[in-house]
Amino acid sequence: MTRSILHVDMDAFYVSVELLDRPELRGRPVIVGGRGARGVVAAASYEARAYGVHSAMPSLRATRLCPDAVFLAGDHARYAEVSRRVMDLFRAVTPLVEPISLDEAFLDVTGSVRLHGDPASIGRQLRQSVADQEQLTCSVGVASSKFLAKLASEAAKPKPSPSGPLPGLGVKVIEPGDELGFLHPLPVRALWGVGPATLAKLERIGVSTVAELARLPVAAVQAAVGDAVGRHLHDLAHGRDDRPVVADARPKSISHEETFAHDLHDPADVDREALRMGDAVATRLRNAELRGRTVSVKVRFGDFRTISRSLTLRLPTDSGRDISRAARQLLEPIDPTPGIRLLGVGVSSLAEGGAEQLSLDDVTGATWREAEELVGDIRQRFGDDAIGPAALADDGRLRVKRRGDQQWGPGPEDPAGS
DNA sequence: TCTGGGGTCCTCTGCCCT
DNA sequence: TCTGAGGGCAGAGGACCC
Repeated sequence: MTRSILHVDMDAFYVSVELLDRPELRGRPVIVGGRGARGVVAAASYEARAYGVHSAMPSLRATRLCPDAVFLAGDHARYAEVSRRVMDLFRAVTPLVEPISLDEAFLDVTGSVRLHGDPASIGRQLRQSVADQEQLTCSVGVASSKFLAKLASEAAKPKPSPSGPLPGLGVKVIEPGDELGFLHPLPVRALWGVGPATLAKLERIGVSTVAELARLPVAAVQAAVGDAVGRHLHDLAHGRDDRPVVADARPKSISHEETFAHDLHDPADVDREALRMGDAVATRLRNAELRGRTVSVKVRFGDFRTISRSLTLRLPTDSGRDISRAARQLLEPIDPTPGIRLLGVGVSSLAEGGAEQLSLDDVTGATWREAEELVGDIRQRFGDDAIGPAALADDGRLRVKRRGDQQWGPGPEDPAGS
């Protein structure tokens, strides 16, 4: 049976949310992102895109391309709140909603057609409800698979132009039977999983369009890009993608990383940052009622060389003390004197929180965990900076890391970056 | 041109065990 | 007891996505 998959993608989401509060900026180039020397663009209005600005571009370059752009710092919590409401609108149509970021989701509406009409009209209804409730626009792709629905929504989007954004289709449908006709003329870069490295390998064997890839035997593609990726790309090039829409997917890892405004050279600074990030990761684990066994650290040096180290604990944990201790143990042999630009702490091998499991060295573990839970309660009531490890107090002020604190690079006013 | 943050998945390597 | 093959797992790193 042919599935009906929708991919819904909000148009310039972060910028559009900001414009709700600042209508005077409509029609002007607006960029949400990090302002500092190491910041990047998170989202750009279509007016800014007309200057060549796009997301993930270094902010300095964006400023050079579009000196008149209005830069906004962004508000992750606000976007998350709007996103929750938009996803709820989607769930009114089908329970099979798979959010893939704050501004995108897949919907399987195969079972909703009888109640809500054909997939294209479901797409139009969703656009209307999002516009009515949130005053935001989105683009919808409809196809028989996730991958094609995603390409369709891309084709439905507005396009930037020097005279202002050109409206898109809003809803683009790829009818069953038309898949290959839509797919084959596209550049191979359009396939999900082809980035700069894979593109270079494919170009080496003379492949630049999806049609050229589809004509090759799968073994030739696998020889060029590896077994798993080769098989995956070959399937996509033939329009084969049976991945289901998965509602309520659980995270597989939780991490925090941060690029500093200035490189860290002092082991004591690195140690403090590891403590801060371990504390933040643990808070998020407890909020999600998860525990993890594998603790990883990531270090990027000033020359962009990046290394990672990890270790697996005997028992899963959600304790900031355990995670920070493991992170510091992993960082201890690493010499920071060349300068550390970025530090990250993460936890994987996640499992549901469940009942308390005491480790051998933790006769005090239960009381420590109770203390950390209490800290969580206090932060909920009085704010994240109200309480935390003493080692993080700086001039009597506590600096605690939250999710989205520094989503798009260090701010210009962040002198030490720590 | 000078490269964020938060994720997932894949590959390769080394180690341990059978 | 030694050796090699093979599986499972952990660790490191690369590539990709939004």
